[in-house]
Amino acid sequence: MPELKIQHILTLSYLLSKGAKHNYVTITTSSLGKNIKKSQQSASKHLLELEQNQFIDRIISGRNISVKITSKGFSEMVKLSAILQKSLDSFPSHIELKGTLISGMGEGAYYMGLKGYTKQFKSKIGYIPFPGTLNVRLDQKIHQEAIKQFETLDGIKIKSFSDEKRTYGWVKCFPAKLNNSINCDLILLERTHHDNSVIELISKSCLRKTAKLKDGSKVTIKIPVNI
Amino acid sequence: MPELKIQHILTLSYLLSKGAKHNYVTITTSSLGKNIKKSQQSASKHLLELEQNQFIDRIISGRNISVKITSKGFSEMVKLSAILQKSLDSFPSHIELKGTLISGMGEGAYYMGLKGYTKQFKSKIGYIPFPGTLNVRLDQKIHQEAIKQFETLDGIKIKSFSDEKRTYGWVKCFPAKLNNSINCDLILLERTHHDNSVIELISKSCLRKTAKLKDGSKVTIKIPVNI
DNA sequence: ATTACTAGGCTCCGAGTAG
DNA sequence: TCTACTCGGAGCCTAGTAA
Repeated sequence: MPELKIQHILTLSYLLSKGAKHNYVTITTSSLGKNIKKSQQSASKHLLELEQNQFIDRIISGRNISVKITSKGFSEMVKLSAILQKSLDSFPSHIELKGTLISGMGEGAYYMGLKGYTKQFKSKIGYIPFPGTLNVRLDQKIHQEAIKQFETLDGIKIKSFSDEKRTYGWVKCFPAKLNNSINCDLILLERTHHDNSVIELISKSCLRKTAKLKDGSKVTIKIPVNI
Repeated sequence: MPELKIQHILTLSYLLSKGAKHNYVTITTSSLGKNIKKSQQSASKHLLELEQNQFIDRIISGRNISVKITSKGFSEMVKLSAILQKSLDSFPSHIELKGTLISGMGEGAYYMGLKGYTKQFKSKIGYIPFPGTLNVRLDQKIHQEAIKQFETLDGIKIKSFSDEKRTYGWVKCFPAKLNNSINCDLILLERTHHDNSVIELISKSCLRKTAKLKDGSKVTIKIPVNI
């Protein structure tokens, strides 16, 4: 059975948009060529081939050529469109990171415990984080690269604030799942002290205990992405 | 600006289905080749070209190759899918016929006036047709061909019936618009006395009068098609 | 003005193969 | 195993041109 050639997609698409599903539409090969950004000669060949493979019906009367898409041609287009559509819709809507638990400096714990942050955490993510963040080192390059996406994503924004001494930067939170089971939040700091290879997680309770983790444990983090 | 090559559609589609929108996915060129029905070599080339044109990001570590679709690549796919989708959805959902009014033999009027038919007309299309059908000759081949589609379409079915003499065949009705304004019905007879070049219309009132037509008048008939 | 043939070039593919 | 190079052949495109 003759398959629909990939280079004929645009031709069929154009014919379809001209109403060639139900009616014979009259066109010239040069206008078709313009529309599919090919030469008149190519357009002519396309029509000949499409007819040969029974994707279109062609009627020639005098200098006019009229074309109608067959049900076979139409269903091929539907099939193709469905494949595309599906691949666009059905990608997993989460980002997956893998890494190794490492011990932080305790800095995270200090900052996240500040009143200026905790008040916002309570109202915006619904809990006051357990004092102490979970640091995860992303071992593979692919995960270090993946984390970069969050810079452009919005998440839940914890605003910066100041006390008499200094200003504390904003924090972005992304609800996440640790090891496919435990709810937590990935946090991105405006002023971070480490590069893309380490991420920080916060949670209501002590993650090290609830997830039974210790330094060196391998962990998986999934963060849903609202497209 | 480098355009997305048409032959790369399937590759991108496959990567997308593997989740390469948000995450770097690790693949081999031979598995990709299998999936897009090309050779390993072609798959390799595809990835190289896609990377060159910034439709994907590629990370190579050791023998593994990880791939992620860029926002540019993604939007190209969305664009393409939208074009296809639109051309599939937006075709005019009616069949248009043009022809010339001719005088019938009066046969239509006789048959359609039979009780066995009129009773069904009343209940199924809501009126008893004016006695006398309007015959239209389809002058162009494209319209003669277009009419063939109705053989496979359902329409409103008027059943066959018998009296003591003979059996009268079924009739299919398709609601139509004459000259873009007057409601009527296209009828297709099981046993017709003419070929594809002539169609018959029925209406509540006398079409010749309401549409101010005489033999030789050019008419346009539009029949909606429920896809 | 058309459509569509031929000729030639350019692209794309895959077999062979190196690393 | 893997990626990706070269290269020959097949297929696609366009310029020129006939009808």
